[in-house]
Amino acid sequence: MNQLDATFAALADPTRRAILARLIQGEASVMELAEPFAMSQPSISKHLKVLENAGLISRGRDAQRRPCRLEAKPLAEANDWLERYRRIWEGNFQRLDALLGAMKAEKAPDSTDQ
Amino acid sequence: MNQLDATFAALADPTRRAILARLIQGEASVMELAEPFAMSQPSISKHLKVLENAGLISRGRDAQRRPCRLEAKPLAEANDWLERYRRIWEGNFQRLDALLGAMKAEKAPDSTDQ
DNA sequence: CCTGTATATAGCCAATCAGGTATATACCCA
DNA sequence: TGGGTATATACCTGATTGGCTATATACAGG
Repeated sequence: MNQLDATFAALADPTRRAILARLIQGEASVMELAEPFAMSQPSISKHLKVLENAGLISRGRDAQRRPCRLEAKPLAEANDWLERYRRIWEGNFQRLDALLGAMKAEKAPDSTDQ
Repeated sequence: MNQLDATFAALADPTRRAILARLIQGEASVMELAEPFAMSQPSISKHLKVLENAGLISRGRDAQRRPCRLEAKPLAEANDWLERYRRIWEGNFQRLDALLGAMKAEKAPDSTDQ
């Protein structure tokens, strides 16, 4: 599994996204992260492991706590990937991309349905 | 499964990301999309269904072909979510963000770039 | 109508996932 | 040393995933 796979897979779960959102505010222990969720502590630990394996968090040591901290760099890579589509979702999709890439314009310039 | 879940889950697979990348160049049939992959046609159809359910592609009808076209709007939503983390991965992380909470990013006044 | 082509569906399988409970480990403090 | 707290690990389960093959459907053209 490459980095992008791991990043997007980690982000596909709302609990994990909420954990990351919480970590914007700074480090937090597992207990603190678990508190908002109706979910067992081991399940949260599992989510944290997914995030850690994806490189989205790192963990420290503070007595028996293992505080989690956000590592946002992989998100930058995901963002870069998405940026390729920006001109399309912003509606500025001109055939520029097609012209610059491998041009296969077999379709009429006006696509009918949708 | 909400929209963001579906979007990120769809993006977590490299075959599906490659399909989306191909569709930047314009519509393509299932056969055309399948061609670069060492994978059966039904498997590609399954991937397309995932993308369609996530709202990332839509399909037309052209005789027996079901051409796929990119629908990038859900990617904008994913991008918005990621943008909340930009200042962190860019190293400008100041506590200010935490205090302001996770606000929906209002576009900066310059908004020039594109 | 028959055939070929494009695509979808059904059913199978192994792997992974997301949750749970029970238990182990690690560390602090009295 | 022993108890309490924080976290991780092991194991179970049902659902989902991603691939396959075989088959069904939809359509075009002779």
